Amino acid sequence: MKQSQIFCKTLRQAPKDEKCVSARLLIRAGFVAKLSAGVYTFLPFGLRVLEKIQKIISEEIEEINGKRILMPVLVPKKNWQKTGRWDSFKELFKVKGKNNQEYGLGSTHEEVIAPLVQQYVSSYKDLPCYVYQIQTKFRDEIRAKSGILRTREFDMKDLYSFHTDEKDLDRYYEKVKNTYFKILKRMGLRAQTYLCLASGGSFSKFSHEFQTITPAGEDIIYICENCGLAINQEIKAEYPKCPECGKKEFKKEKAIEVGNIFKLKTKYTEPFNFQFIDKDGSKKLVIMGCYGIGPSRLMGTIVETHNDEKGIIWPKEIAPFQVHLIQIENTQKIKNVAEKLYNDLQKQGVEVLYDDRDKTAGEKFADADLIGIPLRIVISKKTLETNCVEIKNRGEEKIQLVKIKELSQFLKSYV
RNA sequence: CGGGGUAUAGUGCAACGGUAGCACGAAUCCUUUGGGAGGAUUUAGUCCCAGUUCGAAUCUGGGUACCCCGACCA
Repeated sequence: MKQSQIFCKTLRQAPKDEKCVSARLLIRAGFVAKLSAGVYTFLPFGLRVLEKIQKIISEEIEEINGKRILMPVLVPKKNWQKTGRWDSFKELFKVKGKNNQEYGLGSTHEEVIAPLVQQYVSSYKDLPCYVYQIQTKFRDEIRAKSGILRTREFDMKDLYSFHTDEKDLDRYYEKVKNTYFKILKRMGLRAQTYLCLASGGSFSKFSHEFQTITPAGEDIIYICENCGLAINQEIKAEYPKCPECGKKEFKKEKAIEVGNIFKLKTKYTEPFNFQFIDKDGSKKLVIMGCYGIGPSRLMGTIVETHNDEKGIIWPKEIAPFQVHLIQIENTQKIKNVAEKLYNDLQKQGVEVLYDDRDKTAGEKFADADLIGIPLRIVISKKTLETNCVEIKNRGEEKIQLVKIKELSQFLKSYV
């Protein structure tokens, strides 16, 4: 992508009403734009990152046999009434159609998935079954905050599993737990993310959250200094000792919930009377689990944990581009070489952002640091004297010169 | 929903009740180009509605939006 052709621009200063580090950087660098509190547009860079996050999640969920679908946003009132959430779910956005038909905007999709899967599952032979979607969710948050970390409209991957018995649910639950950590690892968040015990709401004793440590977090968690299991403050009173290893030493941290997993059991299959016929011919309620992870919130969390005073430092796998190619001293000769290199790299399948703008070097470097692409390649009069380009990793000071001829080989070992 | 704060040009900041100004951005031209360049010319604004006043960005009342803290968060 040529930088001169992108319609959005970087800002030298962040809007003064954004206090949150990730929001300030994402807005300044042109990844997102605010429409209103808790409602954001994803700009070209931001969308690329979001799609990379979605892709990683999709790949890993497909690995554990999830099948992707797309459910509607408009969910009829009667579905919510069946589970009691039309009245009890305070964040539900309610809308009314022309024929006075009422809907809740999808904020979570148990009310859609349970009756949907019910249509196709009738026997133990149809189970287990794993279905997921990546969809925009709507929640009428009392208070949206912290840029894209807590919004009224956000991106969410929700996976639902259906089982004949709790043992099978437990088995899959553990699998998803591991998969979530794989996903977080690929996004550069594994080291600062803890599995955290949290309340399970009304349907099970507890659930697990995936909590990433950051000062921007809204939750307080207590991390066992011995085994690393975390406990959410909301239930800490119940656990003077670590339920995993029995030790009593905890450290208190602020964290943000990037994912969670629930054993729903029959909470949502019962209202729909979603039963299956077991081997012995008896009818039983289907056992259900649900597993959420939020791509847009992950994006904010990654920025929150990967930045310096100059800007964002994207982890490789989710950076909007792999390479930021910058030409400085905009002579025709340099432009020609840079343009050719840009085309060659793209032919090799390298994702390149090419700064072909007529700007001074300082401004281009400042923008590159702000945008945070992992690898910066500079072409200038100086580097061309030895037929080289200059290579630098974002977040490191070290600079090295590589012959243009050898660049593609160099990148193979890098990208 | 309770508490606090803010609202002036695209962004960041000024302006005693008396001609709304500065920097960055954007536009044109020239000179520049290795860490946010220089000159010349231009562009664009007082959140909304009332009130007080000869006169309101400024004072008063109401509204709205945004930010922060708390409560809330399947």
